[in-house]
Amino acid sequence: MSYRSKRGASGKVTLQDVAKETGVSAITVSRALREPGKVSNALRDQILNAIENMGYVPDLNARALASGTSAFIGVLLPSLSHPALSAVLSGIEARVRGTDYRIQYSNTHYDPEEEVKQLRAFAAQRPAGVIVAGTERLENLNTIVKEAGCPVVQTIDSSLKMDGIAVGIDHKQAAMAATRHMLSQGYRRFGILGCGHDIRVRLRQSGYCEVMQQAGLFDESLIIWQDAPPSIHLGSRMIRRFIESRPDVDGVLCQSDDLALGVIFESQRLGIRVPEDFGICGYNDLDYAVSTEPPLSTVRVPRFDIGYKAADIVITLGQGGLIKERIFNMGFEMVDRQTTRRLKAAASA
Amino acid sequence: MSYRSKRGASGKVTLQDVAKETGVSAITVSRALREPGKVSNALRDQILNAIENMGYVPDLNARALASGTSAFIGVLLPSLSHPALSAVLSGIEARVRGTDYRIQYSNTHYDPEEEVKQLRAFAAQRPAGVIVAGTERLENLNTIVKEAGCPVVQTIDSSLKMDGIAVGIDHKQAAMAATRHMLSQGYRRFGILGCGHDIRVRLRQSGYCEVMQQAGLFDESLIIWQDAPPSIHLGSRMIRRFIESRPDVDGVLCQSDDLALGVIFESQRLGIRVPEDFGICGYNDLDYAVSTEPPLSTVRVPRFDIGYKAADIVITLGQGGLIKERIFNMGFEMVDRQTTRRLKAAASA
DNA sequence: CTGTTAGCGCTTTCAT
DNA sequence: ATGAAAGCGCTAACAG
Repeated sequence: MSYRSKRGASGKVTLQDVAKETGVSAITVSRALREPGKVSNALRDQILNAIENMGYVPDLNARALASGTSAFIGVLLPSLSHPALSAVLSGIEARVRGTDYRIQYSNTHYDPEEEVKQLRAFAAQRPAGVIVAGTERLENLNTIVKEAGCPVVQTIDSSLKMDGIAVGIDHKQAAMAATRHMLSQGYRRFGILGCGHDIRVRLRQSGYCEVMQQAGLFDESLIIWQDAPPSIHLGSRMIRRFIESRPDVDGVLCQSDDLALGVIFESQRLGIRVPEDFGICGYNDLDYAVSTEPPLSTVRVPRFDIGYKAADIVITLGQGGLIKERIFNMGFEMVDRQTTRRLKAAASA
Repeated sequence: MSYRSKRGASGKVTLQDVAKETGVSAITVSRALREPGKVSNALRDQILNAIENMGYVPDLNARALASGTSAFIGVLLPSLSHPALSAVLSGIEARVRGTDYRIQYSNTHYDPEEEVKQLRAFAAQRPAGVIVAGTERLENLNTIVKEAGCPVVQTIDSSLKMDGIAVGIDHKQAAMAATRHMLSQGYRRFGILGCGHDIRVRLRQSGYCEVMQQAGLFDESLIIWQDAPPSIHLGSRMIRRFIESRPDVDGVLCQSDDLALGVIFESQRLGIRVPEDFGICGYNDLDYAVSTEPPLSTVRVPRFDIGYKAADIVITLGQGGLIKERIFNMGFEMVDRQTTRRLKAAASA
């Protein structure tokens, strides 16, 4: 037996079709699906059965139009290739899986105008919520956030760039911890490598500066920044020029593991001994940090947890729950591996 | 002057509101937006102006419901962290940018059941098209594809696993080229490293086997495979065990650059000279392949172009265009860098 | 070029 | 526990 709707082509089965087949009204079928408790057991089984047989799939557009809300969470990303982001997304997805929510990603390409456009596009679809994952100049987005009529959560950074809720870590503190770590290992003339316009690179820089100043070791020429997306190759290029201009440096704090990996390769090429003569610290603790040669010391950012929490907030709010705080600080951890182990390396030498 | 709709909260401005404000009918506003040519200049300017002032944003759900199609392209991904995929996505986005289409990503986590569920979820939204980016066991998806009522394009692999259109490369041929390359450089007992259930790993394996057999060098114990997602760390682990069990191997063909990078690190750790004593070939030509030490020989896959083409097909079809072929083979290129340069390394030594 | 009439498929509200 | 009526915001089809 084959079911076909009258309107050929797509063979779309509607709620009506199921209703007729089951001998009930459309609304009952609708309820059987969304509020099973409100339909008698017998009827519900019968309906669910028919739905299965006929291959009925709810039209989400119609549902959204009628109910005034779509059960999806919009996720605004600055890039799809940013390796640090994928764990955040895994966290978001982990929280969403098993619920009726869906996720819709959107890529802003580090472009502030795109951010506005896409946040607006999301808002137009009345999503359950929007998660802004590590984007930048969001200053003028406040009005959109207000109009969005849904929760807006920004992540990776625990500082609030606009109205809404933030979940992330304190990047300045993290950079300070990393800087102190290198100092504790005996490095004295190490620089900080960064790139991109992300607000967080400035935060980390300021953390580094503050600690170096306190230690009386601050030197402006140790701050290296370039306007480019982070990449392994960029790390190689930046460190090469840095060392050429400042042959006396004894290490570098990288604002991302990618940069650090490039530095590792370049130091191999240059024949520089790590960690004895040169210390390298990364940022993020990506999967590969444990496999590099030597293994990379870095700052672990709880990226999965951040994503999970962000999604959790949206879902909680969507279900009528309450969120008391507006800022969630998820903490970080300095992971001491080999690239900064000058003391032990020296001791064992 | 401030415009507010009657229905407070979200402050939603509708087509009707704009129509009233401008003194025209709703449909005219609708046309001014979608088919500007069909509205007189004077009126159009006036309407567009009002739209701007009132902050009107079309309700995409209503639009989709009324028109029977959403201007979005669904993209099914097996993972969000797969580095080889991000270039494909860039290609898709590049083609889509500037058009009225939007992209919706969905992550299947290498789970065949998720593939079915999500493809179905997409179909329910009547998208302009679906791009399946490098997924796996799609055999039983044919019915869904048929019901989808929209173009379904599968990528990265030019072999057709189901009805629809495919754009990608011939992975078997690519692996054969890589194998021949290593042979030409004098490597004789090199293995092939792979992981995951993707159909393509089997294709590449078979390409490797074929060439090795022809050369009379085939040895089953040189085929290494593991059921795990690709990662740098995995490459390290796999090669370590491989070399332990077969100390005589003189190289390895990796089914991904990540694996190859892990192999590079491990050979550094083991003190193995690359490329003199051990050749390494990657697959994909990711950004970092040029920066490793030594730089990685690999097979370049035109990932950006593949994504671009896939999106182009969907859009062309969506606009009533015609696509004659069902398979688009985008070609590959063996990129000879340092990790397989045994001949020149030997010559210059 | 502009407007009128319907209706997309579903959910809301209010009855029963 | 079930149903009838109304309408979400927009566009297709047909008029004029």
